[in-house]
Amino acid sequence: MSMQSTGGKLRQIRELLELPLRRVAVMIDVDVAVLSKMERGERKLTKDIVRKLANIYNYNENELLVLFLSDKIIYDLQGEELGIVTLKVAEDKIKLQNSKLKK
Amino acid sequence: MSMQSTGGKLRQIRELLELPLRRVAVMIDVDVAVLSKMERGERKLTKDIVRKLANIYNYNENELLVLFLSDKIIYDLQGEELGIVTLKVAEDKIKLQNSKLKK
DNA sequence: CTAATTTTGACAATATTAGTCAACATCAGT
DNA sequence: ACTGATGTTGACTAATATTGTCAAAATTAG
Repeated sequence: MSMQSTGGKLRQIRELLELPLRRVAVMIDVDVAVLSKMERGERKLTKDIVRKLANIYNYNENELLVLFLSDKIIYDLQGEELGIVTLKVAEDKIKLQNSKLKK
Repeated sequence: MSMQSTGGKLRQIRELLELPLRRVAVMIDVDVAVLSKMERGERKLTKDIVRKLANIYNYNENELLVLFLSDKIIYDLQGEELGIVTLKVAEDKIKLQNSKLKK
């Protein structure tokens, strides 16, 4: 189970800012143990938490969200031969959706 | 909740072959009610079931799997502004993974 | 050494998903 | 309209998975 890159990135950022896990955990109202696991990919991050952390760290929110979302996708496709093709098809579907929404 | 396109496709194929839901359900050892819901996107399909159906219908398995997997991805990204960008990032990650595996 | 921080594992509480069933609805053929 | 086959719906239970909480152990910094 994963969320590797996002968790790692979040840890990296936090350490750069020299903020203790303990303190950040309090700020976002999450148990320290859980945040620790999230940073190491042992528990799943949530969109909400990624957002909050982006704000606290004053870090580009969209960049982190994209990282987070792409982790989820990788997870769905883990070890799947058809990964790349699937992404193309998904892209087409989304583009189709979007064009319909604009009407 | 979703899995729209895959379920619909499966129904379409089944109807073309004029196979009753009831019979197919027995073949793949799933309750009729559940299969009915899966075809209409009320319950989630599983990879395993998609495979089995592809075989029973003698239909291209990969095509159906890609449809199924892309539905899952769309679900993760539902209504997400960052959808397309996310897919690009996911694609890069997968390609990176693949190139590492080959070493 | 000791104080702060982080990690680990266990556990209960919740939530999500899957399986089962019976009643109901639809439809075709007669 | 009646019958039988098919498909749908909703309710309920069982099985899994996720989340929250905590305390003890491990690690790190000073």
